[in-house]
Amino acid sequence: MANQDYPLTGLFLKGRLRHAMTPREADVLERMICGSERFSRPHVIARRGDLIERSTMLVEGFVLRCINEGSRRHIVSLQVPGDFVDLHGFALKRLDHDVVTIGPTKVAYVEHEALAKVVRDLPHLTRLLWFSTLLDAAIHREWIMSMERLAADGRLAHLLCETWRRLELVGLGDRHGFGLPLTQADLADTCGTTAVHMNRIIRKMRTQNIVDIRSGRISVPDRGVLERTGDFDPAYLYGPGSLAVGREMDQS
Amino acid sequence: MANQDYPLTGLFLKGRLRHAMTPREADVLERMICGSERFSRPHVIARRGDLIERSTMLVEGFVLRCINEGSRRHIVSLQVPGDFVDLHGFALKRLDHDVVTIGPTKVAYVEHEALAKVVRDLPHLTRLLWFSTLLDAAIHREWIMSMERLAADGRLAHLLCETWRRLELVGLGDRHGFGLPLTQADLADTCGTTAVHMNRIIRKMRTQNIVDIRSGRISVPDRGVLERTGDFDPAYLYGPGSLAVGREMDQS
DNA sequence: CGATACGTTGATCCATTTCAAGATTGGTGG
DNA sequence: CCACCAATCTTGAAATGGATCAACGTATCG
Repeated sequence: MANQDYPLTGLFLKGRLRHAMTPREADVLERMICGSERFSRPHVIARRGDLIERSTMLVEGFVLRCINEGSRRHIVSLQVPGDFVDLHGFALKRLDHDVVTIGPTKVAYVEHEALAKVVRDLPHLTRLLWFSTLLDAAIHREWIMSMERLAADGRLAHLLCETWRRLELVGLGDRHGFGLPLTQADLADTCGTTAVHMNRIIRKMRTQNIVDIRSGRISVPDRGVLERTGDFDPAYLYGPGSLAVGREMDQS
Repeated sequence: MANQDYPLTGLFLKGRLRHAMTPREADVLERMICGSERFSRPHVIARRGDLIERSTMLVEGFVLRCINEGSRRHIVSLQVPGDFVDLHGFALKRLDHDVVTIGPTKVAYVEHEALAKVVRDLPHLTRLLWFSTLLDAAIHREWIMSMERLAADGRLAHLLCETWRRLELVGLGDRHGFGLPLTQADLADTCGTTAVHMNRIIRKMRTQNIVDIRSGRISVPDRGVLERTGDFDPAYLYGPGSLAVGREMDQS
């Protein structure tokens, strides 16, 4: 999985522009890590409004970005291993949302001071870091699209297709599905529906043989069917062969 | 409005981190412009999948970012003057959406080559540019939230509150409303509903004295009522007094 | 004057919310 | 090991929001 030489940052941009990263840049990135931590229970990495001074690389497991409004929680992003989950906090300084681990996770930290040095001295690596934050923005846009045009079953299918593909891009693929430690209520908060309705949708899709979701495991009998249900086109993930291009970024 | 010294880029980051920009950086930015153009009809600035080599600063008017799916169009972003509307194209190289002007507009162009020089030589300005792309991402997240939790009338109210506030941040405010050259169908594509339903919502809100929308003009009798309808909290816009902080970015 | 885009309206159907309650599961301490 | 608790999942019925189809009014512009 993660390269032996880069046990903590080896998945960063894997499947995207990692090939454009020089060994020296990869070394710099790995050495920037100032510590790592494991969590088995949900843990709040950063809270909305906090002034943050380090960013977090997700090494294993999943992280949610969410905004709590009174009694309701809204999930605006799901991060997978290799994601620099709050790198945007480096430029924003305060986050507009919470960052929370879910399921067993491992994270690594980078001081903003170290990132400032990169921006000062390593323009090409800076552009790669910038790219990774824009990838998140592209995913945000696709979620907006998904909400605008799809009903609840399509949104769920789209979310699952996206997550599966993102896991594959960093080498965590699985032929028949993947693990995802989200409850039905979590999925509802991600798809903008209620837990009750999500439950019915999940059951309907189970009987229709589109996808089977139970105890943190997503099983997909026929990927094409799931992708059609979610009207899924992975171009926006900037993986190989899509919008992310071969060599434009290689020299800087 | 736009500073005399910076007729094309004077609104960039105004109300946000423009105070953190040195006069020299402002000069560099203004001189990076390699041309400007006016449009009175809708004009496609960039198309999804195009390999782009320059980015566009919006000087006057409005720009939509949208994705067309078969016969349906989905608007994922609305840009106001001062926005560097496709700066993310500098790092992404290809866009996942179209960029289209709406109403009478004026835009200015910057070659990516010039941006690459900035990344190489001007780390502080680089961070400001990066920040501006992350501001867009924060707005994306708020749109996701809006779709997840609000019905059509709330979404419309939220969109109008946001746009109004963004215009004010760059000094284009107006006490009783603002101009916005979007048709009811455009608003529907932005709020993820149909033109028919948007029409009914608009009428309902008109009779309820929440907002009056006609011929490209948004009139708001009581701003508090509109903001409550859209459950609007402007913190995510990183304007003065919200998440965007005083001095953190001033030195770099 | 006719073309074309935009706004308005009604009727019907389906998706989704809401409220309320019960079943299942996993984990904890006695 | 069992009893219990809390979280999660499941189900039903009633009310609502929004989509859809179809039609008509109304600018505006060459």
